[in-house]
Amino acid sequence: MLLDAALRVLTVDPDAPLDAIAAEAGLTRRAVYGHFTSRDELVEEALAAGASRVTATLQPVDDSDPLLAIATIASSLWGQVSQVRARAQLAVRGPYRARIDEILRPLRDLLEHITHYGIQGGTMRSDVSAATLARLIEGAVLSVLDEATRTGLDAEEGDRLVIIAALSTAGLSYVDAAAYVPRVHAELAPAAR
Amino acid sequence: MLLDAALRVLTVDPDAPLDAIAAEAGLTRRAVYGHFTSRDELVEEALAAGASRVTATLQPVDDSDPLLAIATIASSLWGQVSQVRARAQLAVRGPYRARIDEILRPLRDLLEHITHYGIQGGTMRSDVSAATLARLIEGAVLSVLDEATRTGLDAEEGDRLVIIAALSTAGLSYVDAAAYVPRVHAELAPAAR
DNA sequence: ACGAACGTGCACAGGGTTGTGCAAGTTCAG
DNA sequence: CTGAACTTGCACAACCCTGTGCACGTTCGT
Repeated sequence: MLLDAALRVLTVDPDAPLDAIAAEAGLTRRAVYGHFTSRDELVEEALAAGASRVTATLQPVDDSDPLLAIATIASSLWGQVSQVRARAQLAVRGPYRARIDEILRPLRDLLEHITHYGIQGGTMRSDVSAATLARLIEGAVLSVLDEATRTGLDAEEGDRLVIIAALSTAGLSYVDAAAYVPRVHAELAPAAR
Repeated sequence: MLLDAALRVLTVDPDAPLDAIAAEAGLTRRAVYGHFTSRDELVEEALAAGASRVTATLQPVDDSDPLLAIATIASSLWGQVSQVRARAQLAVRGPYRARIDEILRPLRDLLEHITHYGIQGGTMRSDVSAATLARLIEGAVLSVLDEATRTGLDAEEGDRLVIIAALSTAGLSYVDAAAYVPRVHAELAPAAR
């Protein structure tokens, strides 16, 4: 699909020429204009499509255990590497910054909501505001996704690293963070029953 | 200076037109070609200059305490935000990736060397290789630098967050990581005697 | 077999950027 | 004052990318 191809290419080169995107989709540049009126429109829709896919994955999170919730979100993101990374890449570029921040907002809201509870509960670090912690976790997760895709980790290991990165940033030691890995899987598995 | 102006502008927009860089330096685009034969050359030299400045700062690190060494490096990086971030930004762009990786190598080598000792000593997480841990720490630090410069944190707070991010990624809990903040300052202060 | 939908190939204008040439102005040391 | 170094302003060719037009295939369902 064209939108998928766009995300795939934009992840590597945020402002790849339309030729490259079209080629990735097995089309000609000219053919793309049969579906989208402009390059910008294509990019916007690709981002929007990816975003809704990601947020859909993030819906079923249990707020009662903030740390488990964070770990679950992180794990979910791992399953959406391409979308998330494409977004992060584009966020670097000037023109899209505003648009991207808006797209990432659902994720961030979720994190902020959760960290708010967590900080009050005293389970995680309390030296920064919920908003800041949310951003730090987001950054940590993204950089792990980056590293993972660059070196081609296998799925299980990437998942594990992402979870640990999120919980480490939240203030847990490695040992405590690692303990959440199986718990996340236990949490996610029953969803398929 | 032109090189500084270049880094300053490139941090915001990795492929800003030469006009913008020249203007930042108080010059005309035409005047730049009196000092550099091409835009690429200017960028390369700006990166090289920034890199040597950064690595120079990182020299006096004590290997005996790996965690303290990591914290010290992280703290030093905080003092070089613009150079480091400009490099991270450009790393996203295709053409420069190879060049950038080369420039960041000194930093990474230092981290790998240290993390290698640390992992053997059992003080920090041992679930990943030294090389991977080095990259993870690098990523965590960069994302904090990003967040810090974006929201305009004051120097002290930024320094603190960077140190904690590095040590958290290394496997320490927030409480343990925070304990290193004053130690780093004690380590760096005598250097000015 | 027919038409509609979709894709290709080519050509073209327009905008932005780079690198260069050249004439003229400013600054500053000797 | 004079010359060298540096800068400006303008003009220009070359390049890349976008968006559009048009003629021509190819592949369907009907």
